Amino acid sequence: MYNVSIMATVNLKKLASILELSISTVSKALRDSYEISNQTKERVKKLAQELNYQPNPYASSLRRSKSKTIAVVVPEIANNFFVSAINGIQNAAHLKGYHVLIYISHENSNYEKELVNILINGRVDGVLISLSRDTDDVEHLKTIQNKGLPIVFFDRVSEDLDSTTITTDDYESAYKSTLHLIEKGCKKIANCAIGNNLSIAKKRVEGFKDALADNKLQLNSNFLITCTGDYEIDYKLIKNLLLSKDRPDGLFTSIESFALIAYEICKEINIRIPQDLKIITFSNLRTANLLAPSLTTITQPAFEIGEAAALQLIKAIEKPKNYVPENIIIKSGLIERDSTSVAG
Amino acid sequence: MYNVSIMATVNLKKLASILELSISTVSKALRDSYEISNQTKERVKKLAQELNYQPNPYASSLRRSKSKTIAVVVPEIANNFFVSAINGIQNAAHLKGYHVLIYISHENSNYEKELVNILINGRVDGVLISLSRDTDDVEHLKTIQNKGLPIVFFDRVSEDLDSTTITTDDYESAYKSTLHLIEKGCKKIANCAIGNNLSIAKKRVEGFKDALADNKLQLNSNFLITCTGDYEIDYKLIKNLLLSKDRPDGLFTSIESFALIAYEICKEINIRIPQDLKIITFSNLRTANLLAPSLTTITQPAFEIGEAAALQLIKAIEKPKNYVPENIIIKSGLIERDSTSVAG
DNA sequence: CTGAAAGCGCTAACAA
DNA sequence: TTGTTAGCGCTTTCAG
Repeated sequence: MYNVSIMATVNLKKLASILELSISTVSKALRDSYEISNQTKERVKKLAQELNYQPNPYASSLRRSKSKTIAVVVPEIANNFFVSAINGIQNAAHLKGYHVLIYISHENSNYEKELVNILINGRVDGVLISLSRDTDDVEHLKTIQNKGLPIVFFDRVSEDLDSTTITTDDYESAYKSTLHLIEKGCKKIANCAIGNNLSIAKKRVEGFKDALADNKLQLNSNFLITCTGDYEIDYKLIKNLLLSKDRPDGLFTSIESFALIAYEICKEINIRIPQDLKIITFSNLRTANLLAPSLTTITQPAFEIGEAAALQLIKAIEKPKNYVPENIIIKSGLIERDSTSVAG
Repeated sequence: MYNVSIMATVNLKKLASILELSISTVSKALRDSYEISNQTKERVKKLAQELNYQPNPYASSLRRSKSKTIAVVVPEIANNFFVSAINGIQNAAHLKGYHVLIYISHENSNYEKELVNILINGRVDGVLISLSRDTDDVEHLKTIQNKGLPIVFFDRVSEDLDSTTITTDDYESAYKSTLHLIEKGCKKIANCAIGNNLSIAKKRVEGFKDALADNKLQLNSNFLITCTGDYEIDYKLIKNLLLSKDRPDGLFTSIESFALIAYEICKEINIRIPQDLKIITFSNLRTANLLAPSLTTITQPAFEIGEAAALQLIKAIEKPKNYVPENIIIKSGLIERDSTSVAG
């Protein structure tokens, strides 16, 4: 017990002077170097424990050019997918002794670029990123790579870079979702997409279109809308869609929040789900089964995606020579609920 | 443009040698020191920009014993309150030029203690924490303070420490919630509490009890249950409660997830909400109004709480002399929806 | 097996 | 106004 208001920091120097050893011997003893006798190791470790010695991470980072820290950049956080992914990332990172810095790009690619600049100075050993909606060029990401920093993409990936990506089976899931609506009797199916630049946006739209085409259904061009992520704007876009004369009878949305907005609007203007409109969405909503009506979802393995992304990144950090970028796909599952039921 | 696969790091030394200045002059010029001529400042800044110089944060941290980084420790992340709070924290931190490390204690106080040890070695300049459910002693938190590290509590606070706390009006909100149920005609009101140690848990239970007493309602001791945070266990506890002969007609829960479990159980065993059971809960659920039935909530200003906590912490970091700990309360609002409606 | 010494990149007191 | 120097705490090479 120490009776001081602020405890002095205990560092190698202090341990060394108490033990009457040199700093380097203490350092080596703590890292279990073969050069040090067992007896000395024990003495050193005992005292370190007693004084609760914690090495200064910045001194060590500076010296070894390794920070044991990774950055996670997500476009938003009010989205259950990203929250679960962060959970998975955090889990894997902790397991491997890494620290996790969080950054939110707020779907703004300029901000994303700014963030990236903050990361290339050694603060982190690698970057996990899910791109913002409006990102279309990848120069800033190349900058990271050029600094020798590994980067792993998850969900919203870039295909213009040679690096690891972790995604779900976007094309197939979109295809399946659309097919699901068709099988439930929908003829006029609309799609709320994420944006035009992202590869997942493109894949999900392609899957949607192909499912329509394969089933000889016409695509009404007004039924393919691109949402923005801004509540007010998306609300208007979707309301517009649902108020149109030739209203859709099925809706597939690429993001949870679009489906929720659709729910709100349906409630307001008395469109019955699923009788008048069937809805399916990509979503990791915990309350999907408690909504009125319960919501049919394509659910991504968010935790697993985050975990896999972090593990890949750490592998790339620790074994840069042997590391070969991979494109990993972890499948989503369709969970059928009442929003697409046929009875009504 | 550089045609190398890995760009050499540009540091002060490099800038200095190119400009034929000393390292310290370059350093001062970049930090806009009054000692340096404008002409030199311009030259230096121009080159720094061109070469995209980013100072090494660890060298600077090591030297100044400041990392411009704060830690956030939350008990869980699958909870909209904490997600929104993190959003607020992130926002304030970015505004002030701070980085945010995230740690999840998973409601485990041993893990929490472990985390705390990681934080006292200079990695962060301060700690934001919301305690895990089972934390009952605060020795590990004192360790942080003894190192001279400021700590700010939010939501799940400790009252045994002299430090800033940001909470909502827990007692009043619990009182109001209970009163709300009473006014809607409930006679047999149950309560799912968070735990026994946390001060917010105690306050919420007190508010509940006082509201009952003030309205001459008996408290059935079986109706005061303490949930664990573990889904399986909580499910059984709540199911038990709702299956009991003398079933409650009102339920007040301190955490969103308890109310959602209750919803699931009601659906399963055909208890009608609100006819048979009225439910109100603390919650920041985005879908509260879309549930069947829509859920009456006490909604905490989560973003603001996070923001305020971060700003307080940064103030404590930057002006330690003048900083006086405060106990800040930001009020919650009761949003009445169908789960407590009287018509039925 | 242990120790001396250099240096990671930066800051700041002091000198010039 | 600019430069020299010491040193933050740690790791690592090399010498003893």
